[in-house]
Amino acid sequence: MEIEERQPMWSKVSDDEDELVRELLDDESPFLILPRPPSESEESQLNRIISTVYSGPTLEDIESALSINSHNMNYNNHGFSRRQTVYTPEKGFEKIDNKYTLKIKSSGGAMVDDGYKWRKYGQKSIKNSPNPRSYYRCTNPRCNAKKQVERSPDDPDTLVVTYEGLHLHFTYSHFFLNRARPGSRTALATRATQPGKRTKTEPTVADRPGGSGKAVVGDMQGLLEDVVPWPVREPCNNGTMSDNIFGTSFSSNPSSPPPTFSWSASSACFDVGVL
DNA sequence: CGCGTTTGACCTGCGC
DNA sequence: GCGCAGGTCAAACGCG
Repeated sequence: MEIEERQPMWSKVSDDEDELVRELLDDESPFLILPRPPSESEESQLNRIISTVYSGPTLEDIESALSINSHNMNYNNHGFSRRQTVYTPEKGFEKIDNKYTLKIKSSGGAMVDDGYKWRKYGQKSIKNSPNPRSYYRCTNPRCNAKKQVERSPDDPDTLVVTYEGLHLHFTYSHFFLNRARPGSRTALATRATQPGKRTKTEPTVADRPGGSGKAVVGDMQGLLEDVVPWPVREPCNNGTMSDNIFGTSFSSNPSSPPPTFSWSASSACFDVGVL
C-alpha cells in the first residue's frame, strides 16, 4: 500500500470548525484517551489534535489502526472489555480526492459502531452489483461527514465503506503514534469516568445496561451490518456527537494492553452501515 | 410522538 | 440532446 501524499483530507475553513472538531473529539468522553506528555495541558493537547485532524490520516494510519484490531486483542484497561475481532481489514485502502475507501472483511452479520451517530438518507441499487449501497450522513447538523456502505460484489463478507469528512477517528490516535511520537502517552480516559465529569447525557459503554463496556455486535438495529473499525468507542452517544475519537488508552506502559478496536454494531456512527 | 429507516422521485454529472 | 447511473430529497412508514 502506498502512502498517501500529505494533503488535507478536509480543509478547515473557519474557527467554528475548531469548535466542531472539539465537539467531535469530545474531551468529556469516558474513552477519550489522548496520548500526551505529562507536561502538556489538555488544552494544548486538543489544539494539537485539531491541527492534526485537519491534516487527515494517511493510509498508513488507517492500516495501522485496522491492523491493531485484526490482532484480536482484548482491551480491559478501564473496566470494560472489547469485543474480539469479528472484522478483518482487507488490504484495500484507497484514497480518492477526500474520500477514503476501506474494505472490511466480516465474519458475521453485524454492524459496527464507530462512535459517531449516523443517519441513513438513502439507498441505491448499483449497476452490475447485486448489492445496494447505503448512504449515511452524520447526525450532527454542523458536520457534513458522510459515508457509503456496500457489500463487495466479489465477496459477500466484505464490506466496502467510503468515508468523507471528519470521521476517521479510529485513525486519529495514530497521528500520535506514528507522527508526533510523544515520549509518554498518558491515558486520560479515566477522567471522564469521574462522577460529574461528563456533561453529556448518554451512557457510556460501561454505563450501559449489561454492557460492562463491551461493545456488542448486533445490538442495534438489526440491520445487516454497519461495520467499522475503531479503537475506542462509546456507543453512539447521544446524538450530540460527543463521541470520542480516541478511545482507548494508548499507554506507553508496556504492561498495559494495547488498545483494541471494538467492532460494535449500532446505528451509530462511524459505521458502516449497510443495506 | 419523536426518531430513524424505507423508498420512489428528483437532481446532477458524464459519456455518447 | 439524450439516456444512464450515482447521489440526494422527502413523504410515508415503523418502532419504541
